[in-house]
Amino acid sequence: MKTSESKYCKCLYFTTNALARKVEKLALESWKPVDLSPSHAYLLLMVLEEPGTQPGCIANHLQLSPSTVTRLIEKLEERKLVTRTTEGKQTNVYPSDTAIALLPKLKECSEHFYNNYSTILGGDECCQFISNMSLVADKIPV
Amino acid sequence: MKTSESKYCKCLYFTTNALARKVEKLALESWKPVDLSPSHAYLLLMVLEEPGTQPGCIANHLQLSPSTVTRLIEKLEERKLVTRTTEGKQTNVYPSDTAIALLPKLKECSEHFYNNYSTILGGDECCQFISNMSLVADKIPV
DNA sequence: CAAAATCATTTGTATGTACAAAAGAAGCCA
DNA sequence: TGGCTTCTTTTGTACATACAAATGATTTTG
Repeated sequence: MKTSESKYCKCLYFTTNALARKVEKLALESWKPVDLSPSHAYLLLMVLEEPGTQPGCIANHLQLSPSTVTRLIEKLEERKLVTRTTEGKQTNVYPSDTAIALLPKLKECSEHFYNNYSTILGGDECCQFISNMSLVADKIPV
Repeated sequence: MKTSESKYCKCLYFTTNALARKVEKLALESWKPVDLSPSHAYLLLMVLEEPGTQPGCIANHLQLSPSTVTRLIEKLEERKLVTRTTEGKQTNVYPSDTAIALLPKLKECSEHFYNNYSTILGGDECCQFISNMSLVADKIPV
């Protein structure tokens, strides 16, 4: 059934979630080549761009709760893609050499995802739609 | 941090998820008076509107996987809000008397949610936005 | 300076969700 | 009619996420 045909297609809750699940699947597909979930992949990309970033900063940018970020990092650590060093209050997350070597592939996946949804949804329209979503998200109080 | 200020605010994956999480919280708040998560609440509403609906039909309308629907129903059954009867291949889900008595409260919550986000996001604009999301969701292949 | 407040991170635990496989049941067809 | 396919639902299992509480470290303050 199409989203627009559901009994609940006019409800914000239902529609945002339905969309998010579909986008999740699309993203999952794109990141399969590196065997990472989209969240893990974005986190890793962030660490690669800013080696030494702190979990708190990651949580802010990814808009995930700190505990979720810890869990994501744990998994990346298990897979030897990042390392953590704790000094006093602060923790720094660094990419491993394996991760650095993986960077080109990661970027490929990221581009594949971008191209994929741009094709499906239409490039310009899609940009507009995304920034619209950001604005809506910002209006909702924490 | 605002969604529109994040490093990833231009990414479809990130933005839809960030929005979905915020909407989830908003909805959670609205459904607290009946102590149900939004998913459970919508499922229950659907069963109340169409007593005897089948899990498959619910999954279609809520756009959730059949297994998720089973799990949601299980929980509602534990709380004595629905009953299941299986005959041959098909299962029917019925609301309990408790659930029927709860209907007015459920509708109140639903309206509270609707009014809440309409106020926050602006009524007309919001409708437009939601139907836009439905259309985008429909473009993404299953 | 010691006690209290604050801050960053991690753990314990719970929840919603999905996939893949299993389990039943009905229908088809050779 | 007996096996094969198909359909609906449920289980087993796994994952991403969050909240609340715990931990550990720094800063403030009386």
